[in-house]
This record gives sequence, structure tokens and C-alpha cells, in this order.
Amino acid sequence: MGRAPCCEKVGLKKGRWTKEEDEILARYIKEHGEGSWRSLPKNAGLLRCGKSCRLRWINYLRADLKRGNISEEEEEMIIKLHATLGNRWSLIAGHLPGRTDNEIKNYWNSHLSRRAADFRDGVVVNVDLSKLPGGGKRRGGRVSRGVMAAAKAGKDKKVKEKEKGKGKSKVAEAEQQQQQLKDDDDIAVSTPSSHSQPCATTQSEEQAQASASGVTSDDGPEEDPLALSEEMMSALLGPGSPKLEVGPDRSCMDSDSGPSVVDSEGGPTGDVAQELGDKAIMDWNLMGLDISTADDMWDPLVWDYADMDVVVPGGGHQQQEEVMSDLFFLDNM
DNA sequence: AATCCAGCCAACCGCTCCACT
DNA sequence: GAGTGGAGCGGTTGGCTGGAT
Repeated sequence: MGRAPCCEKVGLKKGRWTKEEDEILARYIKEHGEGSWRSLPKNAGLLRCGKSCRLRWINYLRADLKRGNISEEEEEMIIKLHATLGNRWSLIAGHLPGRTDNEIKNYWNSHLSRRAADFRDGVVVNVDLSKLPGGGKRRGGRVSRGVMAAAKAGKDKKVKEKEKGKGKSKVAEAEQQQQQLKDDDDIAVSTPSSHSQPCATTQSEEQAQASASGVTSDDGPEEDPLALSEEMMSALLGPGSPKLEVGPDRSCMDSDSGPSVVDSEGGPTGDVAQELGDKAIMDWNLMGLDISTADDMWDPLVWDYADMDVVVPGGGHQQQEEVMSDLFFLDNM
């Protein structure tokens, strides 16, 4: 059974907003507040879809929006956040005050993805989360209102405490489930394809989205992906956080133009993980992260390569069991 | 001056999730 | 528990703009 369209399209205006429409919308929201987008156009006297009104307000009319070019600091932040979160633009935007997901998405697509494509010293390590329960299905959607509200209200710490209190995160649990289900070849280690897919985007984006779906699974108390991200972000972006670096032997060349960590069969297999384990030491020190003291926090990010050593700060190696995130090693971005 | 082309960005669209009944 | 509406997310599109030819 198909759903009715979000609004009656007939007679509604599309395309660019006029100054008058902006004024009407801004005035209405100023008087009545945000929300009830579906009924807003009618109440405000706008011949627009509610979704269109919402988008216009969020991306353009909101008072707290930052205008102007993305600064270098913001750009670096976007790069790092994208390396961790993938194409979860709303989450990324949540860490960049005054910037919208749409703006960041556009900026990435127009500026950074191309730079990333030119990048030749990185390597992408992907995990095929599409094979997870529910993996690969998620497109769009949202995190729970409670989560977002908590995040917006700066309640991340509380949520995190809650997480700690109950031990292993739901994400990790989902991954564990997934771990049971998946086969060896679920692990994909890839260089960027020779197509338009740049290093820093890659198929992992889909996977990142799939991973996002795990974050909001519906049993038990909710995890807060944003709160979790805050922890990651503070480690990634906090004072003294180093630039992500790349191992000496890594390559990010197109499959037809240079070395690749994809195996000769052309497909990611368990052998690839073995190969990676042999060739690559993923040095977490490079990210300035103290995994050994933050296992709880890093559950969603730990590795899935049985053969891969993760260098633990302070020396030694740690074998990780799960992978949640694709990793993108950046150099000289 | 005219045309072409690539890049940028605002807006649209389809999908998904959550809350409510 | 199922159905439905509201809302939010990410991917994609299309028009505008500026530079190149």
C-alpha cells in the first residue's frame, strides 16, 4: 500500500523561494515556532509543501546559521568527521554550529570529494555492513527524537553514562549479531573504484548508513549516536589531535592504475584481511586515541580483522573483534 | 559577443523512522 | 500489534553563474 504524498502537490509552488515567501515563513515561525510543518504552509498562507518550508527554514532562514565560506578549521573538521561518520551529514552538521547538513553535503561533494579523489596515499578499509541484519536497507530516516533532543540539549554525557552503566553498547551488540551471521568475505578492503567514487567516500558510505541503522535499533534504551560521536569527536578533533596519517605502504590508486589491496580475484575476501594484516599496521596512535582505556566508548569502532593488529597506545598490539566504521587514512589533506 | 562547459548550491524526492491512535 | 501521519535524512536534480573557448 503506497503512502499518500506528504502534501497535496497540485497547485503548490516549486523552485526557488522568493523574498516574500521567505518573509512569510520567517514571520510565521517567529510567531508560532518550528514544527507542524505539514500544516504550516496552509496556516501561513504559503503555496508550498511542508517539507519545502522546513528545508527552507533549516537551510536558509534560521537565525543561527553561519554565513560565508567554510573555514579551514571547519573543513578539517568535516574531513575528520566524514572519515568517522561517513555520509551522515546531519551528524556532521551537528558538530559544526551554524552549518547545515545540506551545506556540508554540498561542500563535500563539490570541494572535498574531489580532493579526496586526487589523494593518492590513503587506503580505505571497508566492512560490508550491508550484510548485517538490516544493513544496506537504511536510506534516510532519522535518529529518535529523544536522542536528537538530548543531543541538542547537551545531554550527551548523561546518555553516555547510561551507556556505560549497561555495559556494551547496542551498536556493539548489533555488530556481534552481525558477526555471527557474516562470512569471511564480509570484510571488504578496497581502494576507491576507478569510477567517480573518491577515496573518502567509497562504498563505505552505504555501510556507514547501515551502521547508523544499528544505532537506533528498537529494543531497550536508546543509544545516542550523537553522544557517542561526541566522544569520538573530542578524541578526533580535540586539542592536539593529530592529523590522520597513512601507513607507508598504502596505496589509494585506481584498480587499473596501480597497486591495490584488493586481492587479485578482484573481490574482497578473507584473504584480503589476511593480506592487510600482513601489510598494514593500523596505528591508532596516529589518531591520538587511547583505546585501551576507552573500550566502552570505542566498541562501535573496533576492528573486525582477526588478522589485523591494532597498535595500542603505550606499545603492544591489540586484536580487535569487530568493525563498525570504515576507516579512511588521510595524508596531507 | 556568443556559445559551451563545469562547478556550485538550493531545492526536490524517495525512503525510513518514530510517535500516536 | 497494526496502521497511519509527521518528520527527518541522504541522494539526486536542475538552474544559475562564471570562466574558457
